[in-house]
Amino acid sequence: MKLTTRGRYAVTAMLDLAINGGKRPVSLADISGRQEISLSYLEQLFAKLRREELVTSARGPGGGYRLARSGAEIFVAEIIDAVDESVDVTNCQGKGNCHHGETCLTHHLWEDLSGQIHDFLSQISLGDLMEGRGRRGSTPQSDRVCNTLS
Amino acid sequence: MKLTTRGRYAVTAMLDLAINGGKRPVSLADISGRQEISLSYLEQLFAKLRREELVTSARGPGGGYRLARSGAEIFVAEIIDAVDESVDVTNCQGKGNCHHGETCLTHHLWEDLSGQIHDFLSQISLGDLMEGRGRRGSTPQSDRVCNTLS
DNA sequence: CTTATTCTTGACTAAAATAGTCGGGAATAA
DNA sequence: TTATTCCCGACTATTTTAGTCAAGAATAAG
Repeated sequence: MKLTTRGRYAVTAMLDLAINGGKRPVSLADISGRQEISLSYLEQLFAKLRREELVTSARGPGGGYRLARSGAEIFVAEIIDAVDESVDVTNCQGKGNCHHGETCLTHHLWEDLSGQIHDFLSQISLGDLMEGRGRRGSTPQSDRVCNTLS
Repeated sequence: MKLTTRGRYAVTAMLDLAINGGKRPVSLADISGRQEISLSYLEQLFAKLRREELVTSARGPGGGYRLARSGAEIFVAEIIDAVDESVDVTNCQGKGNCHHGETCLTHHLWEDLSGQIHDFLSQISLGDLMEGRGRRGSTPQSDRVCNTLS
């Protein structure tokens, strides 16, 4: 799991789509204007988002993109995964062939942490963000049951 | 909040320090050897970690670095913040002067999400990672009370 | 005191990733 | 028929990351 400006752009664009997308599809030109992201760059991002079936497209006048599912069913982790191809974080390529030293131990710990962040972002949907459930101070899915994440 | 390879290196190095640092300080040369991170790059990272008072240093033979506090009191978010200077994610520089369009709305939503990730990482300590509490499937601080983050 | 070790600092460089550009093309609604 | 919009690939500039180099200061050990 990585968290770069590219992922931020993708989440921002998808949020824009969730907010502004009603009956009619939303053109990239519109998103580009509102979010100040270059049109061609958006095209690259949406090519990936479409490949991962997070959006559907319609060509021609009045065309544009739509969310492939409802905002409640699209999770932040999916968006980031779609545009940020993941990296191999181990320096033994997961072969477990670093016999000496603690190399693999810490790498393993990092991988676990990384997985945990991923799981966390897998629970926050575009719908959650729009409804304020993505706000700091509340946890996704449940505000009352789990208040250990202040 | 950003999550880059630089942050991963820093967390990995700090984990190495937590694991291998007993009575004696640990030299960067040792960490470099075990984690396969270039010595000079580690020097840059540790300069920042020292500035943020996450580690203390000792020069001369037998010298090296120590955690400034116990592993239980050093949190992943602190480490990442120390080495990854944060970026301004708004395109209105937080001035709130983008009157037209939804620009600030989505940016605000992103900021909230970013803050939430930060809060999340502020609860995972080096100690947690070492004790397996950083493993996927468990949540920091509390494994039983809050099981909504599966 | 001398020396080897280790941190400290700053400037520099190479490589990779990111962000953006450009041009042509295909589908399609008006 | 035409303007709009997605689609695609190649290309480029910029920024960030990762690593190098060199000089210097502190200090433990001999």
